[in-house]
Amino acid sequence: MATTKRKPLSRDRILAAALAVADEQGIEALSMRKLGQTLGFEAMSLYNHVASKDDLLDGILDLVLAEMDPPAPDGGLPAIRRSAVAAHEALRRHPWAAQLLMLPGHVRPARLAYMEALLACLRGAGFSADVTYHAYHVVDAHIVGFSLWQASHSAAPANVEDMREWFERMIPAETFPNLHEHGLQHMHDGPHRELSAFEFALDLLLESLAKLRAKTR
Amino acid sequence: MATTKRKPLSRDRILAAALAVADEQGIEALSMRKLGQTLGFEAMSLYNHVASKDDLLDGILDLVLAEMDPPAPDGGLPAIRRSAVAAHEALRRHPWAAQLLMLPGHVRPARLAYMEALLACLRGAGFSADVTYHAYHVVDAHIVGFSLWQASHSAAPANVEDMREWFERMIPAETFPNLHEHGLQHMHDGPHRELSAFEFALDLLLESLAKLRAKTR
DNA sequence: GCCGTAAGCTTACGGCGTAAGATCACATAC
DNA sequence: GTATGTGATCTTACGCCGTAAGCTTACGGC
Repeated sequence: MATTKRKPLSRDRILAAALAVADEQGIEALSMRKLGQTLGFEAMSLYNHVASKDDLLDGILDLVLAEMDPPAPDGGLPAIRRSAVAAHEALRRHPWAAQLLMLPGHVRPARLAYMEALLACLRGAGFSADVTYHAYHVVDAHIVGFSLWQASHSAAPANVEDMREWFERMIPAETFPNLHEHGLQHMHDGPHRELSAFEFALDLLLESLAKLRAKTR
Repeated sequence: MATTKRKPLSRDRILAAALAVADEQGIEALSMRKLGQTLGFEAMSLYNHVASKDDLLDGILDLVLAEMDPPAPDGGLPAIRRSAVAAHEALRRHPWAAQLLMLPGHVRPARLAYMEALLACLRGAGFSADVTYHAYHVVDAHIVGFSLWQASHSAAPANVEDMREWFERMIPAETFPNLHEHGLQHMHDGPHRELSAFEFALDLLLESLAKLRAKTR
């Protein structure tokens, strides 16, 4: 008989496959049984390399966190802006990751390191301990919160024509004039405006923060 | 035999019970079987009053949406601020609701009405169609996104002493000086500062938006 | 050859949402 | 009274899920 030797399992292979499934089919479609199947093994065999499903989720979350660059401590607000945009883009590439990040009990070392770097950068930028406390919430909430919000709004259009039909039926111009217009704006120039919404709001926040810092100096 | 007549089921009774379970034990603890049990009926009996679990989730989401007041069209930025704070407080009272709101396929009429009112209010406040497009994203993303972010951070401290122990072990002052300090700030004056974080960031955004409007006039 | 160990597989348990059909309570018609 | 119809409720079952427990297999060192 043909010795069709499968490449053996390993934590890295499992995590890579899990990340692919999550990216392509969504995090809710990621089950141990299905993951085993895509790898050509039984579900229970995965447990030789992964402690539990939570451990697996931690693993793929770490892969996403590795795509983010914490701000340099002495980079000031520009460094914060750069790193916020990078973090947001990582969370856009893997829309399920923000959800995972907000699950309790999944605080990863890389996440802690990011928080620490952001705080250090704020202090280095000249904010007092007191203002840093608030400014940190502002920036972190914007990065993660906006990504969470956005993930829900990019919910699988499936079919452009279906979406259009749904839109005209659910949001007629007569009853929702402004919302109808807003929807048209979204369709007319595609996702490139949506893309910059994160940075648009981020700049509003950073601008106000910079002003706040100037005042307390 | 004692005729211990149960009060019969009804959609309202089911929704009220479901909302209570979600508030007290979290949305993930809400199952049809458990819900039936708390009401004294079999799980399948609920389906006489509720089309599906999704329908039930829509129902309790509607209850939360009913706690929000859309901004008056002619109220300007102050009305937007008031309504944003009210919406955020509703989402804080029911932390699972923001998650539900972001699930695809759960767009509720009340949600559409809120979006429409927010857009109308922005136009009424003097923003151009173009700026309104972005400003809307800014405000809506802050309301929902911040609530989502916050819901994850208030994750069941369970035991204050355990939390403290976890904190000191995971975030020692030596390796995470700034994050350690930040954690202490959280503990020292409790949740009342956290409470205003939403409004702090909201005011930064609205301030910048007002400036933006002034410029384009 | 023997044996320990790790990797993989099988079976099973208790949970989930819910389809299908049986049963029961009760209002109305005769 | 009895018969009939109609809804509410319950029972059973199916196919998912995560994973505990135990079994089989492959292989390296003696």
